[in-house]
Amino acid sequence: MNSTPMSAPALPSHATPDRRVVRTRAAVLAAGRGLMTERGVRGITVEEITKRTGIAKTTIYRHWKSREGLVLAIIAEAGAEIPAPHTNVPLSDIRSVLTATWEAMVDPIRRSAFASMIDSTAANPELASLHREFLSAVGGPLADAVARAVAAGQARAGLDPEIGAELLAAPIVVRAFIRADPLDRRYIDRLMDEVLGTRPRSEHPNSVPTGARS
Amino acid sequence: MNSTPMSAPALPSHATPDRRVVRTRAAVLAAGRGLMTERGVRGITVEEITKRTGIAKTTIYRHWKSREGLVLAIIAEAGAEIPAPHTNVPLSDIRSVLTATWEAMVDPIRRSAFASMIDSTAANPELASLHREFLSAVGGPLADAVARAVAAGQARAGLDPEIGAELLAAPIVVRAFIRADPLDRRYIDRLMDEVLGTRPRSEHPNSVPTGARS
DNA sequence: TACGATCCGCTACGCTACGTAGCGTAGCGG
DNA sequence: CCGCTACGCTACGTAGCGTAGCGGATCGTA
Repeated sequence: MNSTPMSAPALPSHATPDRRVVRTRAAVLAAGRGLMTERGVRGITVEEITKRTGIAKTTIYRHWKSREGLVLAIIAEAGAEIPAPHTNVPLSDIRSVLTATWEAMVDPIRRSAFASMIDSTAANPELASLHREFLSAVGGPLADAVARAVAAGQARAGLDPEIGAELLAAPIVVRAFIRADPLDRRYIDRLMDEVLGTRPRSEHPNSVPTGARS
Repeated sequence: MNSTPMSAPALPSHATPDRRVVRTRAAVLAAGRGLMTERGVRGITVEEITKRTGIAKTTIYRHWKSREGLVLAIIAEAGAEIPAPHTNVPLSDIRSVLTATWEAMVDPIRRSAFASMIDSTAANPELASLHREFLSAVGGPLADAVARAVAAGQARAGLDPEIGAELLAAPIVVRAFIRADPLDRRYIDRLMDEVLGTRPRSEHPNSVPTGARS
C-alpha cells in the first residue's frame, strides 16, 4: 500500500527530497529508457547505464535493489507516456487507442517489454500494483472514450464503459500480442461496430467480425 | 520453411536417426521439463541439465545452438501435452478447456513460460512457426468443441467455430494472463452463455457478462 | 559559515551462466 | 569390421549481476 518498495524505496516522506537523489534517479531512468528503445528490454544493463551516465553501479543498487526492479520502473514510466486522445469524436478516439495498442503490441521492443513485465509479476507478486497501474494507464483512456461515445449517442445506451473497453481490447490483445498478427484496421472497425452497436446486425446478434470473412 | 532450424537442426532427413541422438535429445528435454516445473523458465540452465543428465554442455550446444532455442523446444513440448477433452457434452468440454486455460495462465510457472515464449518470438521471428503450433494446440480443441456444440444444437447455428473460440478465449486470456485475475467460474459461464447464445438475451443483443454485475 | 547526515564514486571482488575450441574416444550403421 | 558421427572432457573467454568497504563530495540546516 505504501510506495512501491522494490522500485523506489525509502524516501523519507516528510523531508525535502535531496537534489542528488532526484538527479541520479532521473538520469538512470532516462538512460534506461534509451537503452530500451535501442536494444530492447534485455539490453537494459546496469553496467551499460553506468557507462552512459557516469553513475556508479553501487549507487544504482542503492536506489533499486535488483536489476528487475529497475527494469520494471523503466517500463512503468514508459507506459505512463501513452497518449490519451480526447477529441470531440469519441469513436475516432477509440479507434486510435485500439490502433496504437495493436501497433505497440506488434513492435518487438514494446512487445518484449510487456512480456517481461507480465513475467516479472508472475514471480514477484509484490509488483502487482505497478502492473495494475500500467494497465489502467492504457485501459482508462479507452473506457473514458467509450463513456463519451455512449453519452454522445454514438454507442448503444446502457453499455458499461469498463466492460466495453474490455470487450474491445481483449480480441485485439490476443491478435496482436499473443498471435503477433499484423495490424488489421478492418478488423478493428468491425469489432467496434459489433461491441458498440454502431451497426446493430439483427440477423446475427452475437456474430463476430473476422479479418478475412469468406 | 524446413524443420525449425533453431530447435532441432540437421537431422539428415533421409537416413535412419542415430540412436544416440534420440537418446540425448530426449534426456535433455526431459531434464529441461523437470527444471521448468521445479524452478520455472529461468531455472532452465544448460549447466544444470548437464549435472542432471551427465550429458556434456558441448553436446547440448551441438543440438540447440542457443539456450533460448532449447527453452523454446521445452516449452513447445509441454504445450503439446494439453489435454483435449472429448466427451459427449460439448459444453462441458468447452468449459473445461477454458477453466484449464485460466488456471494455466495464473500458475506462475506456466505463466512465465508463456510470457517468455512470446518474448522469444518478438526478437526471433524464426520461431514464429513453433509459436503458432503451440497456439493451435490450445485453440484447436476449443474450436473443435465449439463445432460439436453447434452441431448438437447447444450453440446458436451459424457460429463459426474459429471465431467462437477466439471470442471465448480472448477475454479469458486478458483476465488471466494479462491481468492475473484469479479464476472466476461465473465469468466463464456468463461468457459462454453470451458467445454461444445458450441464453439469447434479446434485450441486450451485444451485452457482455461481468464477473461482478451490479 | 560550519557541521552533521547523506549520498556518491571507486576499486576489487565473488558468482553464475552462456557459449566456444580442440582433442581423443566410444558407439553407431552399413 | 570400418568409417563416420556423436559424445565427453578440459580449459577458456565473456558478460552481467550483486556486494563490501572506504574516502570524498554534496546537501540541508543551524
